[in-house]
Amino acid sequence: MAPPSDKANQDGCHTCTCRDQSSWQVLSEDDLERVNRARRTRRYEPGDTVFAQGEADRCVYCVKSGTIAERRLDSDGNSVLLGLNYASDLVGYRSFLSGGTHRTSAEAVSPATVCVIDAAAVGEAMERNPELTRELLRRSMAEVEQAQDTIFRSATLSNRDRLLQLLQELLRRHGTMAADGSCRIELPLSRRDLASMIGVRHETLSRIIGRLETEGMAQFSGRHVTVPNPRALAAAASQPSAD
Amino acid sequence: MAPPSDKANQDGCHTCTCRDQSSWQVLSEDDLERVNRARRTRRYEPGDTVFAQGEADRCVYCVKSGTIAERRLDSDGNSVLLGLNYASDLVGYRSFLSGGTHRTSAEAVSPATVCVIDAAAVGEAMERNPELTRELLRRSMAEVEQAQDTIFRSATLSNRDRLLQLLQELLRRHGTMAADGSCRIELPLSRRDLASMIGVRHETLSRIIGRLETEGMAQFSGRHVTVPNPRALAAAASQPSAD
DNA sequence: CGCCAGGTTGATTTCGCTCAAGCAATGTGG
DNA sequence: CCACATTGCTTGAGCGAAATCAACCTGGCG
Repeated sequence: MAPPSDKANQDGCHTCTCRDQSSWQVLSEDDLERVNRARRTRRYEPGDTVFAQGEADRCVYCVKSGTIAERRLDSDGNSVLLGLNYASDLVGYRSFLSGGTHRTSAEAVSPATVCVIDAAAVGEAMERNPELTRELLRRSMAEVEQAQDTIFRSATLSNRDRLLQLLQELLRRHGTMAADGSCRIELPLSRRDLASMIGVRHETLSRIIGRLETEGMAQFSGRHVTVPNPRALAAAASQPSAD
Repeated sequence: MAPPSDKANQDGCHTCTCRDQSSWQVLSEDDLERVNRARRTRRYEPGDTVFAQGEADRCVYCVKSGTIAERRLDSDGNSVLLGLNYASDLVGYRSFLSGGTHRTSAEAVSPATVCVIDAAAVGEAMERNPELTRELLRRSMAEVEQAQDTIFRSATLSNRDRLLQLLQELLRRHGTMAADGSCRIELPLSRRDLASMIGVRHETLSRIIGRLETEGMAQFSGRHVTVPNPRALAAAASQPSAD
């Protein structure tokens, strides 16, 4: 399983493991090669910063593997984790296109490989191939929808239900199904970050977790979580703003 | 002041009052004319629906004047006002580009004129002029940033401070400065919608308003608000997530 | 071994939600 | 034109939930 991935690491975009899901799939071989040459692959360990809020770099970050968190800070020391990015996601492209500084910081929350791409090359690829711009637009709109979902949920759901929603999402991305139908996750996040994602203090999160455990919804042990009945969790968590 | 505007109303995009701010400014005369022909101008009264959540129309809506609110509903009857759109803003373009249904509904909250543009024509304009796609991308990214701001504030600020932030924003868009330095607004929104924007029950909003009145921060009378000292409000509201 | 960061737990207070009543403005039918 | 319902808003009382402050674990790590 490892060998082909390692080879892909060497060969760049053309043989990238996430070529078919990445934004670059819309490019011609020729344009892909130009992007490929403007690219360098970097390895990040958990906690490493990919870029920092307030910085103004001229790069776009394409996640090849691992999990990258986007965080916003303020001058009072508040920190909110706005979302997670996975393989084939593009990070930090906003500041490049708007010309400003990064309004969030990005950091690895698992071992990750990320391709750092020179923004100028991406700009040229967009000029050369308008479909790439459309692709970025699609991604950006998807981000709007996701953010609006979050806003809607934070206005309508209880803290407990928001945690269930978040758990379900983490389950989807990080969970592994066991033979007996239960599900296990290794959370990529600290309690504090989890708490910030649902907008509560970390003490409150502890108590909500305690409640879920006595309810039998999930068992927490450090960052390891087991959900005995994922269906029940999904049912309890689902208010997807239908109608 | 009125005559030129009325004339503009007749003449379409070329002489539109918001031509220089709209997304169409990037188009050539020729392309602008194509969009213009695919356009019809509609008048909305407060409460009128521009498009409804769940609908799948093939149109893009360009606000010429007035205020258009974007709302999300769920099956439990919850309603959240996600944001307001003003002259030169584009609404409803997400579903056209993603091909799906509207995930929000849009309604006028003031008398408004909106141009309803055939999506196919916009699609063609994008093919013909890639700069238009970039422009939509810029707008979409701005929406992401705004949504992330909202998420961050709802996770870090008190309900009172979120109301102050909202008031300040409404002041900016709808306020008129008086000679003595005070500021008056005619709110375009009901209490319920205001409450949903900051994520509290409407009863709670009433009480927060009461507190602000006793503090002398603002005086509320129905939808009419006067802020004696806008500077003080701005100072109290400002935690713009710097650094 | 002691320190420290991250996490849990407890006690207390504050705050927001719920349910319920009251009120003003608006609209409707007799 | 008035009785009456309706809608949107305010106010109150009680309760439950979350924030706050603080103590105390626990597992690394120097």
